[in-house]
Formats: sequence, structure tokens, C-alpha cells
Amino acid sequence: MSLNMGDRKHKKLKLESAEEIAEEAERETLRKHHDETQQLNFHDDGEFGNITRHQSTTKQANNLEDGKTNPFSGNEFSVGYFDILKTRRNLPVHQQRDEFLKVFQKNQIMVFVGETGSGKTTQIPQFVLFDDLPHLQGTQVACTQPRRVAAMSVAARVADEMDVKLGEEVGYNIRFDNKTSNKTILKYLTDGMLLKEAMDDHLLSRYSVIILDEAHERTLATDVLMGLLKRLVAKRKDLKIIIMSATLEAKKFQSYFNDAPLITVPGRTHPVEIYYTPEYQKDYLDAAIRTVLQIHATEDEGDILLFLTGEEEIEDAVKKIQLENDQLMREGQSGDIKVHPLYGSLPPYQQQKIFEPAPPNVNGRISRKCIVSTNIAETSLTIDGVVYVIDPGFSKQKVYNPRIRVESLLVSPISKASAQQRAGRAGRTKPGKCFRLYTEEAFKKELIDQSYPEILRSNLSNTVLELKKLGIDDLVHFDFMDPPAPETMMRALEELNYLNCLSDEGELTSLGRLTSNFPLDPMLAVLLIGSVAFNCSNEILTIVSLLSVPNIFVRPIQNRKLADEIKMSFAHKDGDHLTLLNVYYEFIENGEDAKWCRENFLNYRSLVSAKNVRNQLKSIMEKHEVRLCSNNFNDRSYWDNIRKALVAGFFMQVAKKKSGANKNNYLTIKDNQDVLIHPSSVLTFENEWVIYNEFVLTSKNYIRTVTNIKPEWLIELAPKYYNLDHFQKGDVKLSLERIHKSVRG
DNA sequence: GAGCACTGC
Repeated sequence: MSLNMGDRKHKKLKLESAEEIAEEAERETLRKHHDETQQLNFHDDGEFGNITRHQSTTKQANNLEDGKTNPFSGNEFSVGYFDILKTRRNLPVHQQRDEFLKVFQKNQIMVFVGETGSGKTTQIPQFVLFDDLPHLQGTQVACTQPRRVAAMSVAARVADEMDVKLGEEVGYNIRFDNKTSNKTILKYLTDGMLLKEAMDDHLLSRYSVIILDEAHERTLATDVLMGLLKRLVAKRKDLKIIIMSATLEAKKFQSYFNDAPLITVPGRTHPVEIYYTPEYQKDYLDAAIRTVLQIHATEDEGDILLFLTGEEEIEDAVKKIQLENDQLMREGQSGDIKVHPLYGSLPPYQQQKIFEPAPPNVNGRISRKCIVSTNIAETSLTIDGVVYVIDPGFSKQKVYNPRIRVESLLVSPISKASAQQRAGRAGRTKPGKCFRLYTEEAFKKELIDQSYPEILRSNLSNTVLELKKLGIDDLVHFDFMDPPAPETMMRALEELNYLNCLSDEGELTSLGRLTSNFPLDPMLAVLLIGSVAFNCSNEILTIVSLLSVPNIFVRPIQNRKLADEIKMSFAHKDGDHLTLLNVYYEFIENGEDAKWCRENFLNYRSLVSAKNVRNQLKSIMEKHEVRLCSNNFNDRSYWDNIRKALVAGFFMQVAKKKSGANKNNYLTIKDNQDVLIHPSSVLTFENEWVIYNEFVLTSKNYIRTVTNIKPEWLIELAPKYYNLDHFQKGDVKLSLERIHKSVRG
């Protein structure tokens, strides 16, 4: 008996290239492997009769799950398996297994809304496996996650539930770590990773079902994937899509996917009482601290979670709360409280401290812990035991200004959805309370329903390049769920054109195609590829890697002066990019030693991560035959070549010192923004022309990571961009004209 | 003369 399912997709596939044919052959081998090793388990028990499109029922699936042998691996079930099975059957989502299957079987696309605790992320993919039988088709089921840790930990959990070894039938694929094999039928992966796969295989042909989880988070990758999948379902009738989301934005997903059907599953959390302040709080930080102390003094047992916006604010609040309560405790007026900060740049061992138990009660009063956190505790990290949440209603959010091409972080009011998510953090272990430091009126009238999706707040040059590589020619009419501003699109197209990644007609160039293989901003990828011409791709590879990780320089408050001095010992006179290179050399020279990093006020984790990135980029270079090369270190032109290579990449990010101005007052080229060189720069004497890595809007307009260059290089290396006909009259144009003349003369 | 919400490839 044969189900012949493998043929179903095979016929539909139009093979277009040698690469695809080779891939298809590989899949064929896989299918055979599956047929030989696994088909028996399903067929022997006769559950799946002679049908062309298998349609399972909960009863069938239950029987298989309750059986002796694992239908997917062929192994006998372990004892532990049945224990886990019991808890799984208790999850809310299990109640609706039949309902889910009916909708899934009848539709190509469906929307599944499950609140936290419903079990959707772990169970729905397994329900799908019993219906879709990917192991018999030689296909895979994909489930995307916005974050790496989620993909890893959920995969591990599901492998346990299915009683298989992680990396075999169930695996995950994230950057730097691919735990899948030719046995893998269920794969958890980051949304960015699936997008990357789509760039090489536009039909995503290895998948029979794609589940987009946490779609409500609307990451850039999720949004692009949704647009892509919407097109793909027309070409691949055998592909099924499930959009999973946690909030009530479900209607928007439904209508976007041509009125796809919806299933809603309740979550399993405890009720959370919401309190509002009677009036507007001018100083939310002060109000938050008072609220913490009041809860601590008057409420029942349970930990406190306070949301603030950033590192500095958090450290400040932690100190104040701890100080004030210590005083109260000495006076016998309150129990002990342990206050923990929590934010992304905190080293992991310090992040772990939030899980330490609360201190013992004193003064016959309740003691507890209080976590003061950024948004990281809203989605990425959950802390059990939290009963009280304090929500001042703000977070730092990325905004993009396409006019001056600058992304910046701004403290802004959160959305209703965020407020709801924050409140939910109080009800994970028992009924909780959420104190919102704004009025109910403000919540209803001033907070927007949903935060703006990332695609509306970002520079899109990378996304546009990806879409081009994905074969989308008509970007203007690409069906985004929320189309980005035309100006943002134009800016991206323009930038890619200047980088020679897109032709004047908007076609992907060979450089553009090469560039899209690198997990980098297009500008950095072009810089890297272009550095071969200056015989310094090894050096630029290091610099680019260091630019793609968090800041490597550490500057503790109590040791600022010493940290600055040590940083200057690494300094190169021509600027920060070359200084980064010096630091990396010495890091390697000193055996990549954590202690050496501490002594030199360098962030060890960042440097290790830069090394990882460097290795990944290096292997991509090797794969695409981008030569790795260096000039002789003792050559007089060694450093100049690196600076020239930098100019060839950063020619759009140049600033010129304002004539007659104080030192450090610069004007950006073309956009004419007044900027200052960031005080962290190693540049000590005045340089007329500089390139910069980023433009940051904080207390002032700063350019950060800056290198001194010669203006004639601009004209030599980026003639198209430095065509003076396109420049506004003024200081910059005048100087460039002078240089033009001297270059010619 | 000063800052880094959070992700992802």
C-alpha cells in the first residue's frame, strides 16, 4: 500500500535551475528514506487507509499518541512520555483539537488566536503533524518565532513531548546553530531564518505547512513573510499556512488573508485587577517608586514588576527604592525588599539574579523582591511569582526619519496591547494586580490600540534588497499588511542604487545579488565586498564584524577616567574604525581572554560575538569567492588603504567641519544636518572631512564611530554620488568644487 | 563632553 503523497508536490513543482533540480533529487532521496523507515508504523495499524489527502481526527491521533510505538520515530514510547502526554491533554488548546483539524483540513490559510498559556506554540504544530504526515511526503512543518531562545527552548520542549531526540524528528534552526537533520519533520526557526531560506528557494518547497507564530509582534521579518506567503499560496496549492497570534488583532489578519477562518482558544492565566491613577502623573518615575513602596507596605505576599524605559532610569530607580525601603525597614515599618534591575545589556549572570528567591520576612512583615525592567520583561523574559505590576505607560521605541535617514530611540507612550501584555505578567501564578500610572481616560483615549509595526519605523534598505532577491520586482504594489511610507521606500531604493546594488532601472545587479547573501546592512556588505579592491578585506571584515555587535568599550560609572585612558591606549590617530581594528588584534593576541578584557574595560561578550560574526561572514566570503586579503602591515599605505575602503562604503555618511566654527561642529553632506562628533570618539585633533558609522539623536545630534578621510577620495571612489550638479549651493559644494579642480589639475 | 528599548540574518 502506498499513499503516493510524495508525488503530489513533485508534479506541481516547476524546476527552474540546476540548483533546484539538485535539491529536488536530494528531497527525493529523503522521501525514500522516510518511506522505508517510517511508513510502516503508520500503515500497520491501518489507521490511515487508502486516501489521497489524509484527514485525521482527534480520535485517530489520540490512538496513535496512546499507542506503544512512536509513529514518527518507530521507537517504543518511554515511560516519561505518558506523563507529559497527560499534562498536554489538559492544555486549553486540546479541547479544540477537532475543531482545529476541521478548519485546517478545509482551508489553505487559517488564523489561530490563543492567549498565553493556551499551549498553541507547542501543540498546534504537533496536531498538524498527525494530519499532514510530513514524514511520508518528505516535507517539513515549519513554525517561526521572533526570537532565537524561543525557537530553541520550544523545540527542546516539543522534542520531549514527542519522545524524540532534539535535532532528529524535531529540531530548530537559528543563526549560528542548526539543529536539524534529514529526519526532521518539525522545525522551529526564527522568522529571519525562514526569510533567508526563501531567498534561495522562492517556493519554500521543502515545507508542506508553515506556521507563523507570534504574528501580532509584527517584526519586520514576519511582515515580509506574510506578504510573501500570501503570494505563495496561489502558486503552491499544496502549502498550508497558519497565522498564530496572541491579541485581538485577529480581524486584521483574517481580512488580510482573504477572510481566512479563525479559531480562538482561551488562555490559562489568572485574573488581574487593573487600577488607574485618579489624575495625570507628571513625574512617573517618582510615582512609580512611591507605588512600589506602598504595595510593599500594604499588599499581600507576591513579587513586584515595574516597567521603566532604559538602563539609566532603571539603575536610578533601583537605588532609590532600595535606599528608601532600607530606611523604613530599620524603623520597623516594612519588610525586606530585594530590588533587581533587568535590561538587555546586563550580563547574563546578573540577569539570572531576578530568579533568586525573595528574602525572608522581617519585622513580622512581608519581604519580597522587586524587578525593575525594560520591555524585555514584556515579551522576552517571564518571571513567575510576580503578582503586582506597575506600568507607567512608557517605553523607548525606534523611530525612523526618512528625510535625514536617521533611526533613533524615543521615549513614547505604549499601546493598549502593550499595556494589556504588561498587566498579564501579574497573573502567571495567581490572581494579581496591575497599577497603571495614568488615568482610565488616558488609557481609553490616548493610547493607540497597537504599536506601529516595525516596518513603519525602520530604514528599509535591507528589506528592499531582500524583496528584490526574493523576486519581487514591483515593490510599489507589493501587498504589505501595512505599507511603509513611500518616502521610506524611495530612500531605500535610492541608497541601494548609489551602492550599485540596484541599477538605474531598479534591477538587482550582480553586486546586489552578492550583497544579499551577507547578514549585514547593505552598506556594510558593499564595504566588505569592495575592500578586496584595496587589498584589505581581512581588516574590513574585522571592522564590519565589530560594527555589528554591541559596543565593545565598557565605561563603568566609578571608573570612567581610567576606562577612557585605557581606551586611548588603543587609539589610532585617524579614528574609531581603525581603533576597533587595534582592539581586535590585541584581543586575539592576548588569547581572547576574559580577564584581559576586564582589565582593559572591554566587553568580552561583544568581542566573542564579533568573532562569531566574523567567522560566519568569512565563510560566506569563501563560499562566494570574495577574496580574503591584506596589505603588508609595514607598508606605508597599509592604513590608508583601509581608510579608502571605508570611504568606498561610507561615502553617503560624510561630514565636513563647518568653516569658522568651533571644533567638533560639523555639517553632514547632502542632508546638511548640524552634528557634533560624539565625545566617545578617539579623534583628538581637528579633521576637516570625516566618515561616520551612525547618526544618533540623544541630547544633541551626534555622529558616532568616526574616521578622518581625504576629500579627494570621495570624488575618486564615489563619483556618482559626488556629482556636484546634485548638490545644494553652500560651503560643502564650494569646497568640493575646489577639490574637483585640484584633482583635475 | 556622553549613552545603549528589543529582536533578527
